[in-house]
Amino acid sequence: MGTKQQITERIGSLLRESKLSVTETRTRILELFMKSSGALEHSDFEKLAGKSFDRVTVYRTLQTFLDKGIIHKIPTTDTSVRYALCKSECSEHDHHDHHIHFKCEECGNTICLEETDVPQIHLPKGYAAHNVEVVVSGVCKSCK
Amino acid sequence: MGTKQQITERIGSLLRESKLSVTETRTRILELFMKSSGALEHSDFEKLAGKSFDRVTVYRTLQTFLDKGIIHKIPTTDTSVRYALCKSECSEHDHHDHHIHFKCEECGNTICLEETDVPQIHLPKGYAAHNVEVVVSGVCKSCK
DNA sequence: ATTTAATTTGCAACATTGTTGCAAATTTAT
DNA sequence: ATAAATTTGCAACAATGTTGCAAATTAAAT
Repeated sequence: MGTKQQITERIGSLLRESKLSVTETRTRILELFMKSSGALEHSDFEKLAGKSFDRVTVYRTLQTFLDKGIIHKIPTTDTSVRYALCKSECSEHDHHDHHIHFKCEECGNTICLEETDVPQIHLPKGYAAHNVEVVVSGVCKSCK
Repeated sequence: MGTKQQITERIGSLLRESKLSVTETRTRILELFMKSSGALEHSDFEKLAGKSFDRVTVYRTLQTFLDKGIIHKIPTTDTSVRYALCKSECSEHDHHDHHIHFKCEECGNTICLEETDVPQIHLPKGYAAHNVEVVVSGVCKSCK
């Protein structure tokens, strides 16, 4: 994971690559993503940071990160949306998850299973698939 | 699909089987589900009905239907949640979708593809799967 | 068919979540 | 160091979801 200094460096490059100003809020939100083991909900950001962020800024920051392909959304059956960092293969105009998501019913954590490919789905005739979202729920490694 | 009379009959039985009172609101919400080709969002109910429902009643009615296994939720990456009727194999205590969902990017409609089975997912060691949600997005039959 | 008991509904009030405009502050470019 | 561009925080608002409670409706009992 690297020292705090190194992480800050990496975040800086990431933001500059995406042609975004390097601001404190953006840096701290990306830090939270990197520190966290799983996906984050919107409400997490207002809590997780020592000093709390402005709600509006968080909304705008997450939207910006989505636009730039830095993070992706994970669908849920409740009202919340969860966000996780994208791997390097994502970019502003080519933004696909090639992995599935796992939600643990015990700890509530949602994680990206990078090693697990999205399955091929054979749709009925006449349907064209652009994207496949898979969310598995169950019990995770740590909760077993 | 049957006459309006027959539908009302069927809805009555469905409610009684689930040990729910047969009320006007419940009947009309189930009618909307039966008439509709796809999944419904919460906001649809307040619009779709000629005379509008009370918001609170809709929330409570949908929750009741979920509890009884009459409808199921479909996950989305936006804040909304969509609901669709369950087939007969669902019940109060055994409530699984054995099908996948398709969201059309053109018409915005979400439908259940009953014929298309949920794929087997091979999780990494240590993970136990209880449920698998698959939502495919793309272009549907009618919009092609 | 009435009456009673249980359930459901609608309203008010509130809590949470998400959005927009704009001035002040910060960051980047010169 | 200064100017230009971007980002932030605040206020105000809109939309969405929740809770308690009295009135209305439905189901059950006589």
